[in-house]
Amino acid sequence: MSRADERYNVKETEAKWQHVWDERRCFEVSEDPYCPKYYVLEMFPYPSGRIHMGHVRNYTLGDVVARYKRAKGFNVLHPMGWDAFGLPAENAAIQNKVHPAKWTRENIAAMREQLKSMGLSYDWRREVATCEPEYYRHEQKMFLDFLKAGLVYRKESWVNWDPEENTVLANEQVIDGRGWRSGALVEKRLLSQWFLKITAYAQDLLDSLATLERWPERVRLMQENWIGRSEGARLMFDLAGRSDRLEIFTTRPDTLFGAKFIAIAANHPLAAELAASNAELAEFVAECNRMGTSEAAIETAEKKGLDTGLRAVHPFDPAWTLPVYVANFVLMDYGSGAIFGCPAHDQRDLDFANKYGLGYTQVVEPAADKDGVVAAIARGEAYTGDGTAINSRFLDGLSVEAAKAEAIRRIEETKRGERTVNFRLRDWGVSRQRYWGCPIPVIHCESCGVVPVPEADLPVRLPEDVTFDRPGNPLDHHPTWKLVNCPCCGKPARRETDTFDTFFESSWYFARYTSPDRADVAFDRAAADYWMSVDQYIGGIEHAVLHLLYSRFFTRALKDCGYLGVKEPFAGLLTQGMICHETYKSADGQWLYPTEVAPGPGGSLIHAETGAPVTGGRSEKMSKSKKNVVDPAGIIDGYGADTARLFMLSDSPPERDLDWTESGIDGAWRYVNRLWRMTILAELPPRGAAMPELGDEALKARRLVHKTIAQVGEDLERFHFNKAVARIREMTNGLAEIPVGAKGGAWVLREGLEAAARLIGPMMPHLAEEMWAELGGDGLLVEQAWPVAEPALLVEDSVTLAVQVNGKLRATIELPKDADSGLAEQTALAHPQVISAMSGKLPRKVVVVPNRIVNVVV
RNA sequence: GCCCCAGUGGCGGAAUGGUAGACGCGGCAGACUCAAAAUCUGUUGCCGGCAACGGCGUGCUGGUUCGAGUCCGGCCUGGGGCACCA
Repeated sequence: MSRADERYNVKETEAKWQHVWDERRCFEVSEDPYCPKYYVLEMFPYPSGRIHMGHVRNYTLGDVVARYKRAKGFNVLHPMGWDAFGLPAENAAIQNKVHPAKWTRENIAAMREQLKSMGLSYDWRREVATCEPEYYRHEQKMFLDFLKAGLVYRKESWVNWDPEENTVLANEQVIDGRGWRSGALVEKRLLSQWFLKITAYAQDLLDSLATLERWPERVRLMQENWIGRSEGARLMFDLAGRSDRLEIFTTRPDTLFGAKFIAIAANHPLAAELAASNAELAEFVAECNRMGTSEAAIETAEKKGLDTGLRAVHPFDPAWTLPVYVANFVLMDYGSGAIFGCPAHDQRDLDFANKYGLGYTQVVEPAADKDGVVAAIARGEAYTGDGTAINSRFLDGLSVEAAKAEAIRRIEETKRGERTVNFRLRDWGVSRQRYWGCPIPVIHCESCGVVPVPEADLPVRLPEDVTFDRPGNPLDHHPTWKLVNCPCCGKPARRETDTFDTFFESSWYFARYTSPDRADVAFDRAAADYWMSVDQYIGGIEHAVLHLLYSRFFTRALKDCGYLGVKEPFAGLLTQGMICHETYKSADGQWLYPTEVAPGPGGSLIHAETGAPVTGGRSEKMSKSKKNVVDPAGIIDGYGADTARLFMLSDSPPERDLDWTESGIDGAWRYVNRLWRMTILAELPPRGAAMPELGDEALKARRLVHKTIAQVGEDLERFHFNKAVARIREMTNGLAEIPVGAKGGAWVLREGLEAAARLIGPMMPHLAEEMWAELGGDGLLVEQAWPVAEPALLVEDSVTLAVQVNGKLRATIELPKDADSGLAEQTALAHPQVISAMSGKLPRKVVVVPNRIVNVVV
């Protein structure tokens, strides 16, 4: 068999190199003070049992960065682990009668094997699983430290309650106001829960966003909006006929004279008090409580209110009173849970006033189009812009800004309130009424109250002998687990049966990786100081706010408790897009898997087995519910990891959604084989031979090689992986075009193929290693330094300029690089096509951008 | 409802305010083959033209500029997040 007929044996080759890397411990690292460190981290997966394409993309991106940085001489930390607590394990327990621990551990084992088949450069010694006591014991300690530091408190808060299952539901388990399993109407219930004081860091979390220069702008913006700092005033309204006052928060104290009503949240204490003696109000409050706890549910619901009959006294006029409404759009969690409504200058207030006939008074007049504002308000559009105060007594004539200041001055002067800063950000409720999470290490004692578990008694382990045969929290049902003696007084007491929100585990795992074997501490301070912060964090955009904000808060809290020296966990962030695939439906409207669909006659689609017609729908995010999923295991098995990795990198930039297509994976597969064939079929001079004299063709190819080396490096630095792939393809196309027998051609081909192997190394590591060995390279490619381009080969001596007439391209001209503007103008004006395009007119102006363009304006 | 993002050939996408469509996929034509697959070569934004060439083109709409895919205003469509999915 000639070499031309040999086939690239993916399976054997990939297994071979994975084994070699493993055996030689290529990716095991430790702290090295003499080597610059680089910590690259991908968001760890939830162990669902099988990897999906999103994982393949995420981990490929991270691996390219890790391998590239390693070649650039960095000491690279690249770990992997499991975000192993969470609801799906409990759902599996209920559905399939498997214990969550068993289910999770088996899933981890299966997924670890799948990840290993991808050839990722992890230091597997550092693997962590958050469901193991060796991991979660440390966050119990953190919680106790936070408690001491005053960052933890307990308060009542609302949850979604399924009255049939007697359980708390996650927002995603509430569908159209009903429990997903029971179908029962969901209620809101108050539960006493633990909170972390993230708001204590609100200002710093906001201010520090500016230092996160290597974060996407949009993520910083989203966090800024989430934190939602607003300046305004807190002010007290007297209530007619009552001795207490009502506190409201407003950002528009300048519009106080346009106030028409007061609205309080349905779960405001005042509402509860009034409802006790008002059946209609009680019914309305109950209706609001059926609405679900998510902001989206509240905001999209029809705006409704009910007059309580109570009147509030205007702070600037004791004779002026306003009706007090309970309204479903006022949030108890924001400000003080009460607002004043100014219909003319707030859209929601106007909608509400129109609905209940409360009228409006315009108090801000814009500089222009005064009548337009009146007309707009009359047809239901509030005016929220800038202007001058009118109908506002002592504020009249002041700008919005000045009126705000003056109103606040008067409020403070009369001791009715004060200037204040309010944040939309709320404290983080960490209690979950679930089994499969980290136990909250406190004990409830009838005499001593809430008592922290003594540190010597940590970890508080989850009991394994639990049952899921009845609704509610298995921890609570456990016959003995919660029965303990109070550490203070020794009398019988009860363990906390709530567990932590799983965002707790993912808020510090990145630090645990720096010293995962330390049993006594969460992490070694010196190791954390060496490795932290994460230099490059990579994961889905869906985590832009919550996970990333919680981690930023947690890192600050850990720093203040002496665990760490940094306050930002992630110096760089790359957010990847989702993987999409075309959807398919059968004639009777059932979703079909891509594997069930085959091409039919005339470009149509048919069912692969029955031949029945199939309709193709638009490409959407891969999801089990729509069955438009492709299993990475099958792809890696059939085409190999390198092909899958190449496809993940080549078609779309990482931030954008990626369409999975059969033809795309085929294209990647062809390129893998093309590179391999080029390598084994090339007739090359020995490695290290001196460069012979090069003919024009060889020199041209060599310039291309060095230009590509330079560009691919830049592309990888900027995470433009798709462009890097395109450049490498251009280079190998160029190498293939070197004519047989070209002077010095074989030498350049060797240089080019060696460069190709190094450049694809981070992306297709197995193929690259195989090419490197075939080319007779020294040692392993993985140990080679990144190639460096020769600067002399990067400079061009002539450039092509575009010539436009009135902005339209009419010709191109070739000039020496950096030719002066006069020459460029002369050459351009002399060009026959330019002359004809000017049709005899004289140039009025000529714009010359050196080395770029000449634009003749006539 | 609120916040954020995206929209460019048949498709995925390139393009410091300066030659729109790099690279790939798909299509078409050809070479090799008994044939097919694989591979290789050429071609390929749309419209008109034998051609040279001309016109039109970056979701829609208005603006800034010598020049706009890129900047600004208004819209449309799709996507992410909205605090108990992870």
